[in-house]
Amino acid sequence: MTTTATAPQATRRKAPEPATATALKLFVVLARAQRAITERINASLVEKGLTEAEFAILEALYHKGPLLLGEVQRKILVSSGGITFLVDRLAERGLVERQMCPSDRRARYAALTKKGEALIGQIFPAHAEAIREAMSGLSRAEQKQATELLKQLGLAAAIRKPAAE
Amino acid sequence: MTTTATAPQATRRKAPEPATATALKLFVVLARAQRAITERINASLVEKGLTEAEFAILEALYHKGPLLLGEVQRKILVSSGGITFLVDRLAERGLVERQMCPSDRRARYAALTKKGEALIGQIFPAHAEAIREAMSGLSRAEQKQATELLKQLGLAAAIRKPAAE
DNA sequence: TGATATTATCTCAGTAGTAAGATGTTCAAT
DNA sequence: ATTGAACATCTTACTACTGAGATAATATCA
Repeated sequence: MTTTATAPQATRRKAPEPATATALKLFVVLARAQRAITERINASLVEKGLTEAEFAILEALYHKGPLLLGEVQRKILVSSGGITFLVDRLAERGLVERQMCPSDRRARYAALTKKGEALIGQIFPAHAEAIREAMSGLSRAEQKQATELLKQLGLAAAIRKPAAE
Repeated sequence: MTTTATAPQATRRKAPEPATATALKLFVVLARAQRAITERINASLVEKGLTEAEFAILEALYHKGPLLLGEVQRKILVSSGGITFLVDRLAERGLVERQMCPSDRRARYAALTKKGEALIGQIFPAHAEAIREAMSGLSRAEQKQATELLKQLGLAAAIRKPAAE
């Protein structure tokens, strides 16, 4: 923590160091951009009667085939209670079913039913198109640039920060 | 784990167009980066007993002075019921108080109490520092570049999409 | 072989909000 | 003044989860 002892100005709140100001600005625009994007995307999901997490499960199973609940959980980043709850809800609607795992009796697969497969197969293209549209504020080259930067940012941030108490 | 390492199903989904694939990738890394960042930041807020929204209110009042509830609401992007609830909760803890608006009897100001001012004044610097650290996966120049791209992306996405369909 | 730790899922109480509509206030045009 | 639209906030019912702990199965190792 580099608290460089600059003379405290009693005027307005102490202005942060430039490096911190840059980071704060990025923090704000990152949050706003993500919110603006997901608000658009989720609006189209709500019309289909799916939450973001439900859609994410269907999509994961659609593209990867049956997955263990734990695998889905890690992929869509919900709690263990959450994945049970979500799969229950999708199962009640007949979109997903649990299957035994032959090699581990604790574990269960989640798999799309015919009905679930039909549903996600129908709405995924529109979802992808909505994302393409939502991102159209940037050219493709800019999108790739942003992707690289965000990948780097996200990976670094995901690493447990140095054990500085 | 060995689920027949061979082709799971021949149902390889139709690959999306390149432009859509680019947008999808950006969508994923944007969500992941934002999540990794806010998870770090929020962890430090939880230690202080504040949610993200509560902190955002305190910060807004700290930097702008008393604000009408509606102004705070629009600034931190919660529902009208949400802002009432949040200000109630902060008021119960003695961090914020409501004040009459002399020119409009419908409206109320939210203002920091001494206690609230002391709290936010104490934790804001650490918060800013946590953000600086969370962003340190990018150089300052890269952060500025990312900020520009995200600003452009966010602004475009926030505009109501053309009323086509 | 057990003893112990780990893992996978499930249960259930709790939480941080949202959505829709109610209430009281202001404003503009009669 | 009077009506009605627009507003600012509040109330209530609900929701989509989270977190902690329970249960059962598997892995590790003395």
